[in-house]
Amino acid sequence: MSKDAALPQSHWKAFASRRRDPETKREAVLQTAAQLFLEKSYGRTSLNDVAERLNITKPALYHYFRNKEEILLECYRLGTGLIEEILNDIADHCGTGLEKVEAFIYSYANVMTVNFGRCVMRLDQGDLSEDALSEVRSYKRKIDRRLRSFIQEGIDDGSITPCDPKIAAFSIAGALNWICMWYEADGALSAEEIATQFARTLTQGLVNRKRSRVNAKVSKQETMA
Amino acid sequence: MSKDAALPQSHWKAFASRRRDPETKREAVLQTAAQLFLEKSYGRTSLNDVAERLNITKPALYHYFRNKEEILLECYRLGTGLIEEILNDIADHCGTGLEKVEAFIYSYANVMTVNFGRCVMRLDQGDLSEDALSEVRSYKRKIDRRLRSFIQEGIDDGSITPCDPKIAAFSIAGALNWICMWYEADGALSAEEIATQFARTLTQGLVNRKRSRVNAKVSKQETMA
DNA sequence: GTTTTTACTTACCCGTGGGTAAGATATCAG
DNA sequence: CTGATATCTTACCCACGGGTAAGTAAAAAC
Repeated sequence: MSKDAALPQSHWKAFASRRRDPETKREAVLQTAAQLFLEKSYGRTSLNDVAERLNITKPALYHYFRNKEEILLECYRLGTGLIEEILNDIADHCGTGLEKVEAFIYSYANVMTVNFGRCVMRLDQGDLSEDALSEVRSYKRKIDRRLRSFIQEGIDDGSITPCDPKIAAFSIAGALNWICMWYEADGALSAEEIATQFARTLTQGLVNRKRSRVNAKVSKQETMA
Repeated sequence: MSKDAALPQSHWKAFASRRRDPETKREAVLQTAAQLFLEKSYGRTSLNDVAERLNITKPALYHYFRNKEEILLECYRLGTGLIEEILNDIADHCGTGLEKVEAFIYSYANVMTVNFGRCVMRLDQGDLSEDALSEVRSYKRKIDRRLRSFIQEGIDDGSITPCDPKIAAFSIAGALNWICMWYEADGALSAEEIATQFARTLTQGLVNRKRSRVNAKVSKQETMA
């Protein structure tokens, strides 16, 4: 009850009354659908499942969505909307390329702990129709381009070590996108912890600089094979 | 024809003759199934699809597998087998923790460009039965434990900067696992390139150390917000 | 050649789930 | 209070796909 906003829960109340309030009911459908898609995947979630959790019947859903795919697409849209927001915020607050990348990692990690955000990267694009797919693809392309441009900026301004921005972006995006595969709201790691630690690990790397000379000696002679 | 071994292709020849050769035919089924699972996902791949690509009919598949899930599980087994091999290789060749992690990244990235390897991380575990799921989970747990232990070793021997091995492992594993989502055999990036660059990026980070002092000044005062 | 065994096909069953038709009931405007 | 409209239900259709039954034909054994 107290953490109602944070926990995935109980949107069936929206349908308790038959009062006319399409917006909140539509939202309730999306929330529970997103939840179920993340729990069981889109393919294994039937519209009956969604309806059941809302205490209504399947055909009622068709008052708010044309078909199952529209529900899915809407989840993608809401999720990509969240990401777009953070991208714009970061582009505004100017700083070095490295700082932008760091800010990106932090914010994006947080989005990957929100249902709609998780949907974007966790659900299977292959379930979308051709048109919807190209729409989603364009959103994702935009994200990728932005991240690469931040990295390129960093290389140009000297804050980031010279490297292939494409591969660096794949590496960072991969680490971040994978969060939506293992994160659980009631798990040991909070969204905050994940975000800060990822920002640190991905930018700084693993190498211990303080003892780098000492280890250099040892490591050279024992490199495997 | 020349790159036949590397390209995903044409296992229907195994069924061209009715000669009795169960092993190679079974293998052919698995290869084409894995291919289709990666192209269309397990759920959207029907046994008819698999059979069609092999120029046989659906019931013929039941001579080699009890049901659809057994095909899926076998893909997982072959994939995890590949990973297990590299883990053992690395544990043998002793070196610093950092070197082991680096070797892990390199080898694991390569596995993520092989069909069976990709299946392990790309396919949806939710399609597995309870028993199969727990089997696959135990494989994955083992991989995760090994990676964390390599990181811990590195922290202990001073080659890796002190950090939470759990988060560092999530970060590295995420970047690597995500490869199987975007890699394509005929793409611009070769498996070799990906593996070497990832090993570098993930261990060294993005920060440009050579100019770190200069940038430190600039960055402090311009950090966003 | 004859028999036995394996490999495969055609024809079918049936559960599941997306989607629709048509009707019932509550809400709201006047 | 009454009609109009939005909301939701019961009952249904049908395509798809996993899985099976039963029979045919090729290959191996002797």
